[in-house]
Amino acid sequence: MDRNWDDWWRPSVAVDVALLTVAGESLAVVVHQATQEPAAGKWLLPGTFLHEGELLADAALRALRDKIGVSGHTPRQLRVFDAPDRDDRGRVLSVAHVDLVRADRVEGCTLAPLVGGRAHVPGRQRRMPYEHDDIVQTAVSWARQAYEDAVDPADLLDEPFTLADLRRLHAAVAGEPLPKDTFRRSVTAALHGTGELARGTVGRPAELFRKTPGARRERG
Amino acid sequence: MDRNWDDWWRPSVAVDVALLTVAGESLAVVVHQATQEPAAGKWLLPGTFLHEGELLADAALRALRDKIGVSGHTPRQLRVFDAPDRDDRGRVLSVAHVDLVRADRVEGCTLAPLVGGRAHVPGRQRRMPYEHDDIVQTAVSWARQAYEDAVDPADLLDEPFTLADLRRLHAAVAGEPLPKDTFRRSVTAALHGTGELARGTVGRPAELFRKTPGARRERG
DNA sequence: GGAATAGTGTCTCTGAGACAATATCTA
DNA sequence: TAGATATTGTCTCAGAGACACTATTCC
Repeated sequence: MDRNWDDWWRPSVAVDVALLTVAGESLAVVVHQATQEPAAGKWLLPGTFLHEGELLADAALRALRDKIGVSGHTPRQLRVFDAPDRDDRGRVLSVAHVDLVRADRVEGCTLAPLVGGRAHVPGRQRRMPYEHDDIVQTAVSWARQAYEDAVDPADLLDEPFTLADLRRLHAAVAGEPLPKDTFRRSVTAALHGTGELARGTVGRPAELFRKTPGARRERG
Repeated sequence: MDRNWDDWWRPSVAVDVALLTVAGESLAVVVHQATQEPAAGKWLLPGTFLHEGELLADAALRALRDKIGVSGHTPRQLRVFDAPDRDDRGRVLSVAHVDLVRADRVEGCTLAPLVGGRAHVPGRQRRMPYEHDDIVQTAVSWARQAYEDAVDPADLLDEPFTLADLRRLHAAVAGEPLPKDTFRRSVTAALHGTGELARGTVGRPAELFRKTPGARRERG
């Protein structure tokens, strides 16, 4: 080493989390209002600085806990945003993360519904600072890909469930209606039916299914 | 701000680059021997610490220039490796990058051919330190996906080229032979033939093609 | 002509999507 | 019974892959 280790310049490293959930018939992302400059009062994604000895994923969980009071599930890294002028306070790299949790775990949070790929925050604010709109877009793409590849990778459904339940979930994630028959055929290989039927519903009762452990969907 | 900005702990941030090229009939990755502890003498990927005011992509280009004397092309971010014990010198986050360049730009470099998804470095060394084997694997996946989605995203071929040239390239990236007829049909939509023919070859001369600007392949 | 490579026609198989028929429940 | 929803059969279409045939050059 030609210099003392401590002499080297180091950037600040933050994590920002797009916490997605299924609200009604579409995806939504949890936002909160910034308390600190330079974005005080603006709606944005929860985030925090990485602490000493902490994993990025753990920092993401801490951000969710401290900023919006939610216990996350399994945050996944998306990518690093490193524009030099992202933050007026100095050079801050942000490692963007996604997480996808059930709606009942974000009760009381402010949800920004996704309208045409952009998060629709309260009030007149159009865009979120710190490239957070880009993070949301990447997060949604990740969620859509995950639900094309697997039946319920985020465990959003309670077992057992009907195919109608599963289809509603997938349609919400995909952001578009899914054909009933094609959808059924695309997922049945990764499910196994319990003999039981749903009760208390109108019309012919649906069979209840469980996920086959380790099975994936073959195609989207 | 409840504390002085400079009081906050910051990690060191490095970039490591998997510089891929097509060597003969398969992919290879450029490696070099570490000069510094704790990995001195071991083969690994070129990397460096992020400097003040520098973009991650620029740090990746600088690593290639300084460590292996190569001008990179367009490094892309893969993901951050953040295991706390990655580096004995302290907490170092590494932002892994990929780049894919023509073989004539890495002449004189040590190439580690890819055998079964792992880089085969010289000597008896089996694994690379700092999770660099994982980076290579992610880099190869990226390259394969890129060449499934587009005709020649890294501009590895000189125009005009024959379909045989293009197929050799794709087979090398994919790591498996590709059927002649199916391959042709999968790429012709994104190409346009010049009327000209290749000259000085054995057998029926092949038509020369150019990429249609902005066109992608529809499927892999 | 013979070897070698380029380019194309065609058959099969598989999966997506559309449509509609049948099945089984509640009110 | 009517209404609602679940489940399945079947048709069509498109693309991947396999195979083989035709085309055009050099020797």
